[in-house]
Amino acid sequence: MRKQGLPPLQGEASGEAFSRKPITARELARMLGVSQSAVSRAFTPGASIAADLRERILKYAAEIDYQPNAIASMLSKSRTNIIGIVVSDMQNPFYPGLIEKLSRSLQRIGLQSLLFNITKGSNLEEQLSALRRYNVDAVIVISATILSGSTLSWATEGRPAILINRVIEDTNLSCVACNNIEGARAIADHFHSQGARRVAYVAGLSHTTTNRERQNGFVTRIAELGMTLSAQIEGREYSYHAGRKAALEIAAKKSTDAIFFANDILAIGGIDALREEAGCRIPDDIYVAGFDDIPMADWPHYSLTTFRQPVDEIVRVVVEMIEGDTSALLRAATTIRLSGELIERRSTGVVQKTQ
Amino acid sequence: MRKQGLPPLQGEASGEAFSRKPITARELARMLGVSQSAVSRAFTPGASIAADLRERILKYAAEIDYQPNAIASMLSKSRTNIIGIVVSDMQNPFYPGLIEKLSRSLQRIGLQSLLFNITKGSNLEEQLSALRRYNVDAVIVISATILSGSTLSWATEGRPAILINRVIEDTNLSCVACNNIEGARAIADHFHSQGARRVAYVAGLSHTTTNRERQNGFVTRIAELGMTLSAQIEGREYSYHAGRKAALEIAAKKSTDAIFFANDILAIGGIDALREEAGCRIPDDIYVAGFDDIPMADWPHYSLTTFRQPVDEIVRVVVEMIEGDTSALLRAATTIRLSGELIERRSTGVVQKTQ
DNA sequence: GAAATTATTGCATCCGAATGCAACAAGGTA
DNA sequence: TACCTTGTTGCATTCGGATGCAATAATTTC
Repeated sequence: MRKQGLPPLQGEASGEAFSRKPITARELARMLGVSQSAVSRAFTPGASIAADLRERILKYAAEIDYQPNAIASMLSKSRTNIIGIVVSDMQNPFYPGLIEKLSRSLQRIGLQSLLFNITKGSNLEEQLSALRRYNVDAVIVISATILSGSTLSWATEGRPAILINRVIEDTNLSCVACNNIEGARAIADHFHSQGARRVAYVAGLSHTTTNRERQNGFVTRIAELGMTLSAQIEGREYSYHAGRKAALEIAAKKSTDAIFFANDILAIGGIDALREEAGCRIPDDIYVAGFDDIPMADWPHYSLTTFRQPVDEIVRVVVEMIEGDTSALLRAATTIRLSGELIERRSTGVVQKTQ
Repeated sequence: MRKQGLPPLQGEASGEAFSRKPITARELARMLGVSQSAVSRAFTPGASIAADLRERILKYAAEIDYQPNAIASMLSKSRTNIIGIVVSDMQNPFYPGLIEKLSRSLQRIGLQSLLFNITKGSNLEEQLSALRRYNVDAVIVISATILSGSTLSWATEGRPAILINRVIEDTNLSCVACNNIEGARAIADHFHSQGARRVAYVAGLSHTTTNRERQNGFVTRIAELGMTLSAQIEGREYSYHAGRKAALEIAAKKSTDAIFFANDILAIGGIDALREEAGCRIPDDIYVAGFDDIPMADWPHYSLTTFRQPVDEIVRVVVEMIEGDTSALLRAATTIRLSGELIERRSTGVVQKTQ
């Protein structure tokens, strides 16, 4: 084996500092007098290669700053290590936290997140066509809204898809969701035990499964408890301003003891409107509860009673599904329900213990 | 030219509905009796191909649902159409809006966003090594914190990088930032014209350029106006709770008329703490101002005077830089400063006109 | 010590599209 | 009619690694 000195490292001082092409496995191999296959194997855990050869290659690779080209690897392995994340509403503070945790967990196991931020209005298929062309290994859909099941099936065709907080039975889409019915019932029970009897529901986007479940769960439990549903607002969106508007409609009728908003950001808008415009005191005049437990729910001005979504667990389950046998996901879509937790705060008259 | 009937479309009912491999350009070409090059050219705008041939190919491609494999295309063109977006803090409500707009604008011109959500603590180079292997066409860094210039240069080596709201002179990194000094001075002027004389500054992360500029701009202008800097809190992070803590320290000294927080989320924490724990009325006892103009700043409970960052313009400029000659960016890093706008609200005693 | 096994390594090919180059056709000019 | 453009098309190769297969070396078995 002929020994050969290391070629000079590519220095910053070597003239053209820009756009210098990265080294390839072949070049590295030639420099070391081994085959390109060896280099490839050195970087492939479990590949058939002698320990000392691997070490020699890795060591030299580190020196000259060689890294395998991920694109080439994708092409030959037909695996991208990229997960498509479909989002439509980052304004709701619940989502950034979820997305952050999700992408970090994925990164930890070597997967990157390709963001698809879809917009209502314009052509969805066009927006999602990239999702197909990029050969992502799996798709995670965080958008509760906008996308129809069929559009989703089309966009994710051939690769595993997991919907978060959105359940679509009857397709090849897996779902991981909070137990909305449990949560809504917990809110109803809580209202009842706090003495409320005439309660109202403010919907988010009416046609979303999340909304339907929370609504049904709540309304059903209300009836079981013998409480009156004094109002029910059809929602147009999950937003602060929608919450304000809905709250005012309910306040105008003066027949409600407690309002359950489909999520926290609605509830917070509601609280503001009730206080500023309707002159209500909370919780003295009316109770308010939300759903999600976003950071603002804990702000003292709101101190919002809410049903906390198990974000960490949702992330964990989703990542496990992806990490595991994704092809199994394709064959048999799974739906998983996770339990949340009622967080009682001052907006429903619960006295907080000082920290 | 032998005419041949269309082969049957891949039906959902064709047996194995799962993981059926997508059609390739070669197959499509063979079906139509043309060369693979022709197919490639049909999908390449401006390529040398007769209009009718292109049309025939595109039409048939649409029928059998063929789409060029993006991975293969990346490999041969050495262009990925992927932009790496480096983020470290999605909890600050300013960022989700920015990220959303950014990724949508990029999508509109055919670029996808690969998210790199970096975490303090753990090994940054490891977290960013994927950024290099994935051959992204450009990198946008939205993290004001954490990353050192040298780490960034390393991670983005060989490809254009644009930092948002973070200026690093002296490197090959481009920057697009809000004119923080202008903003901080505007706040100082505003405090002055509202009658404040003893003012305080609450820092975010002390070592970030954003913080330094706001701090210097503010302190300098304060001096010019003959006002007193009654307190200056060194910040550890840009967060609601950091804002609370800082506000209480300042309130304890009872010598301050107005506080300028390095950003809105700090200011909002500050307002809450001042009201709840320090018993201050705002704006009666003390003025508060922030920076960014996040959605919560407009919530009535806070009605926070702030300096609005020109988010849309920032996004526009960044996307233009990327859309334009990126190689130019590599050769000559650019720094662009954009003007913001003072938004006067009740937290500094400005009476809002009712909407 | 010979035969059988097992561990390494390299060769050749493939993944799917892009593209330089040559071949060829259509239209124009003299 | 002969020659020259201009426009199309296909062929062959390339992008950078991954991997089946065969060749070779190392180790074990009897």
